[in-house]
Amino acid sequence: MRSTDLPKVRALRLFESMTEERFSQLMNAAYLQTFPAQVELITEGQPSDFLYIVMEGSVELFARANGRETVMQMLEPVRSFILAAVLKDAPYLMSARTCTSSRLLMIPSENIRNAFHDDDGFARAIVEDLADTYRSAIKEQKNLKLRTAVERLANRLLQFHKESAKSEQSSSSNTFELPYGKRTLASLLGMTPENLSRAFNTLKPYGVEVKGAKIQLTDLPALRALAKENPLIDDPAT
Amino acid sequence: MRSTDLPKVRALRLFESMTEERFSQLMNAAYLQTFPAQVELITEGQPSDFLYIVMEGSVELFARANGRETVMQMLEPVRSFILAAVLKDAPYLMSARTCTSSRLLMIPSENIRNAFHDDDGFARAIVEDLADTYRSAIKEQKNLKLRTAVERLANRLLQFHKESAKSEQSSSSNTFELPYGKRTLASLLGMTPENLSRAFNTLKPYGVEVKGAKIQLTDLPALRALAKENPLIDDPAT
DNA sequence: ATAAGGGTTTGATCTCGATCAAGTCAGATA
DNA sequence: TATCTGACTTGATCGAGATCAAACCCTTAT
Repeated sequence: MRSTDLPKVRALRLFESMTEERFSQLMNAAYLQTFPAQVELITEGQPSDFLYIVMEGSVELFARANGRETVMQMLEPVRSFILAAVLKDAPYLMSARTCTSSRLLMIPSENIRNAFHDDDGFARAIVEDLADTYRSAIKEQKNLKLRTAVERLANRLLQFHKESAKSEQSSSSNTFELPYGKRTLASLLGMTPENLSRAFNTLKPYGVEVKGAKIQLTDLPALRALAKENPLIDDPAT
Repeated sequence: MRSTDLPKVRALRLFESMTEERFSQLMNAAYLQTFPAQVELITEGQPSDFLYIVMEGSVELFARANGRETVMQMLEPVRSFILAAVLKDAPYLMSARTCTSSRLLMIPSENIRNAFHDDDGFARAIVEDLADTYRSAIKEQKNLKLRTAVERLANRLLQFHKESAKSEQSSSSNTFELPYGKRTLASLLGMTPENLSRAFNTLKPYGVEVKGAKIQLTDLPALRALAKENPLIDDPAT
C-alpha cells in the first residue's frame, strides 16, 4: 500500500474513531489492487466477500434484470461501497465495475463483521454511514417518481455546477465538464442516451450549452426556475 | 399503554437486546396516541422530533414535490419508521399519514439518540435495521428502473399472494384481498389509478381475476412467467 | 494523415403511460 | 329504499420517452 493511501482511508468517517491497533489489523487483512477499466468487480447475487473502497479512479454500481441494465450510482475516491451487504452477510444487490483504471482497497467481510462486533465506536460509525446512504436512496427514489426526465437532468446539471465551483478556484466560470459519459449519465437519470440528447436540446432555451463533455450554463436563474431544486432531494448534506 | 402493547414493542429486533431498565426508561418517555384515518402525522422537511412505531392500524409514507405526490411505502404493525432521520437529527425526507384509524407509539428523538449513544447493543440493532431498510430501498429502485408497470403489478400480486398464504390457514386458496385501496397501490407502483386498472386488464389473460378488492390468481405459472420474479428485487428476506 | 470504431446525435415511428372526461359501481347515509 | 359520495373503470386523446436506423462526430491507432 502506498504511504499516501493509508491516511486517506483512516480519514473516512467510518474508520476515524477506530484504535490505531484495530485499524492496522484491518488494513493488514486487506488487499490493495489495481484494475483496468470496465472490469466487473462484483455481481449481484454473489455472497459479499469484501468491503470495497475506491482509492483512485471511478466505479459504477449497476443492476440487471429482464435483460435490462441500469446504473444505480457513480462512486469516486475516497468512498466505500456495499457495506450493508457485508454487514448482513447477504448477497450483493448491485453489481460493480470500474469505469476507468482504478485502485481499490478490498477488506474481507469477515474482518469487517468482526470489527463491527468488537468495536462499539465502529458500530456507531456504521450507523452514520448507513443512515446517509439510506437517505440518499430515498432521495433518489423521490427524484425518479416525482420528476420528469428533463427536470432530473436540469437538477443534476445544477449539482455538477455546484460541485465544480467547489473544487475549482475559478470561482464562478459557469463552465464544467461532465464527470462521466453521457451514456452513463442517461442510465443514472433513468432514460435512454437518445432521450438525454433531446433533453439537452430542451434545455437549450434555458441557457444550457453543450460541447462534447463541456457544459456551460449561461442563464442560471432560468434553469433554476425550471429545475425547482429541492434540498430534500438534491442536497447530499440534508 | 395497554398491557399487550409493551411486549410487542419489546419484541422488535430494535429493542430486544436492551436491558429491561433502559427499555422502561424509553417507554416512560414515550407517548401512545390514537389518530383517526387520514391524519398527516409528519411532514417532510420538519425536524425529526419523534421515532414512530405503528401499533395498530396502518400508515403510509409519501412524498411531495412539484405539486405531485407519491406513496413511498405502506407500514403495518408492528413497525418503526423514520429511524434514520431521528438518528441524524436531520429533517424528515418523507411525510406520513394514517390510512385507517391507528394507534402509534411516539418516542422522543432525543431519547433515542441518547440510547444510541449509551447502549452498544442498541447501536448494533440499529445497524441491522438500517441495513434492511437500505436494502429495501435499493430493491425498490431496481423495481422502478428495470421493470414496466405491468411487471411491477404482477410481482406485487405474487407477493400479496405469498403473504396471504402465510397468514391464512386456508393454505392455497389463490384468493386474497388487497391490503389497501387501488389508488394507493397505483401510486406505490409508480403509476396512475387509470393505468393500474388497465394493467389489471392486461393481466386477465394470465389468470388474474379482480372483483373489487378481491383478487384471484387462477394461473400462477403463467403469471410467474410474465412477472419474472427476482429475489434480489422481490424477496424481503434477501 | 487516414482509417476504424465507439460514443453521440438526429430523424421517424411506435409504445407506454398520463391526462381529461364520463360513466359505473358500491357502500354509507338519510 | 333512495340518494349521495367517493372509488374505481372505461374511453378518447395526448405527450413523454423508447426503439430502430442512419448519420455524425471525435478519438485512437496504424
